[in-house]
Amino acid sequence: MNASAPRAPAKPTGLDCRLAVLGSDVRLTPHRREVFDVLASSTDHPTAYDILDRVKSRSPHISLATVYNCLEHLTTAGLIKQVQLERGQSRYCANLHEHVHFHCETCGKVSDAHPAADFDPAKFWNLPKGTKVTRMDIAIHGTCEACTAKH
Amino acid sequence: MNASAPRAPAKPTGLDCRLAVLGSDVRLTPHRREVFDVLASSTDHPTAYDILDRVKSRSPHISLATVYNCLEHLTTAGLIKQVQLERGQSRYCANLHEHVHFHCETCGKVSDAHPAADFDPAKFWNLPKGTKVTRMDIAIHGTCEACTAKH
DNA sequence: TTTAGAATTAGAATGATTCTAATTGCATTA
DNA sequence: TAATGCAATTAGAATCATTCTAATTCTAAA
Ligand SMILES: [Mn+2]
Ligand SMILES: [Mn+2]
Ligand SMILES: [Zn+2]
Ligand SMILES: [Zn+2]
Repeated sequence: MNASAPRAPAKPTGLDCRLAVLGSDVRLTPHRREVFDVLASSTDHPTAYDILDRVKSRSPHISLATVYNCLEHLTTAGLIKQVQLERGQSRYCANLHEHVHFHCETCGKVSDAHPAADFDPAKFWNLPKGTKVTRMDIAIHGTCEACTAKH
Repeated sequence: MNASAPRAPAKPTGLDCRLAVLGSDVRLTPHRREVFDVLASSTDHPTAYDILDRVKSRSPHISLATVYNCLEHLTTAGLIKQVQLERGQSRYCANLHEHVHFHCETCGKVSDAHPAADFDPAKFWNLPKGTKVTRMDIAIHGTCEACTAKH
C-alpha cells in the first residue's frame, strides 16, 4: 500500500476496547459498553426503550437512535441476541447459551429456559433431506409459576 | 328477556355460514370465506398483502382494511394462525395441525414441518415447576433443499 | 496537532398495522 | 314486504417501532 492510498479503516488497538471473546469486531465505545452492560445485567429481555431508560441513569444524554445503533452493532457482532416474541417491539438478550424463551401471557414476563443436556431438537421434525439448519427460535407461551399460584 | 331489552347480537342460522369445525363463532361473510379459501389453498404462508392480491382476482374491490379485518376474525376464531418469523410483515397459515416453520434464509420461502409422532417438546426444557404451557412457536432457520442443491 | 473515518444525535421518513368515521349489507321483527 | 339496527366494509388518517438522513462531535493514527 502506497502513501497516497486511502488509509485502512481505523482499528483500535487496546485490548480493553474489544471483547476478545467471540473474536468480535465491534469497537466498544462507552455507549456500546453501557448498552451491553445493561443487557448483561438484565434477565428480563428489555426492549430498546427499556434499555434507553436504564442507560440514561449513567448517560443522561444518550439518544434512542444510539441505543438502536448500539443494539444493531452488538447483534451483528454476535455479542447479544435480538428476540422477536410477538409483533411490536423487539427484545434483547445477552445470554448466548442455547436456550428458549418462556413468555407468560398473564404478566408478560419473558424468561430463559435451558434445554436438557441430551436435547437434539433437529431430529424431531421431518425436514426434507438436504435441509441445513443454522438456527432455531423457540418460544413457549403460557402461564408462569407466580401467575399460576395466584390462580 | 322482555321486549324492550336490547336485542341479542344477530346470530346467523344457516349451517353453511359457519365452519362447524372448531365450534368457531365467526360469521363467514363472502370476504371472510375468500380470505380463508385463499389461505387454505396456499402452503407458502402469505402476508396480508399477498392475500389481498390473491383475493382481488375474485373480489377486485376488497380493501386492505378488510383483509386485515378478516384475518383478525379468522385468527381469533382459531380458524387460521398468525405466524411471526421476523420483524416486519406477519404471515398467515391455515394448517391447524401441530407443526413448526422452516424458513430458508436464502430464498425466503417458509414451509411447514411436522413433528415425529413421539415428540413431547415440553419435557426437554427445564421450565419451573408450576409453569403452564399453552402454545409453542418454533421457527427453524437455514437453507432449504433446493437452495442447498444450487450451492 | 491534524485529519479521516466512525459515532452520535435530533428529527424526518418508512412500513406495517390499527383506528376512525362514514357507508353499505343483511337478518330479524313488525 | 318494509323498517330497524347491528355488523361488515371501506378509504384514509393515525400510530408505533424502526430505519434513514444529514449535521455535528469524537477518536485514534500519523
Ligand atoms: Mn433469552
Ligand atoms: Mn404453517
Ligand atoms: Zn406471569
Ligand atoms: Zn431456499
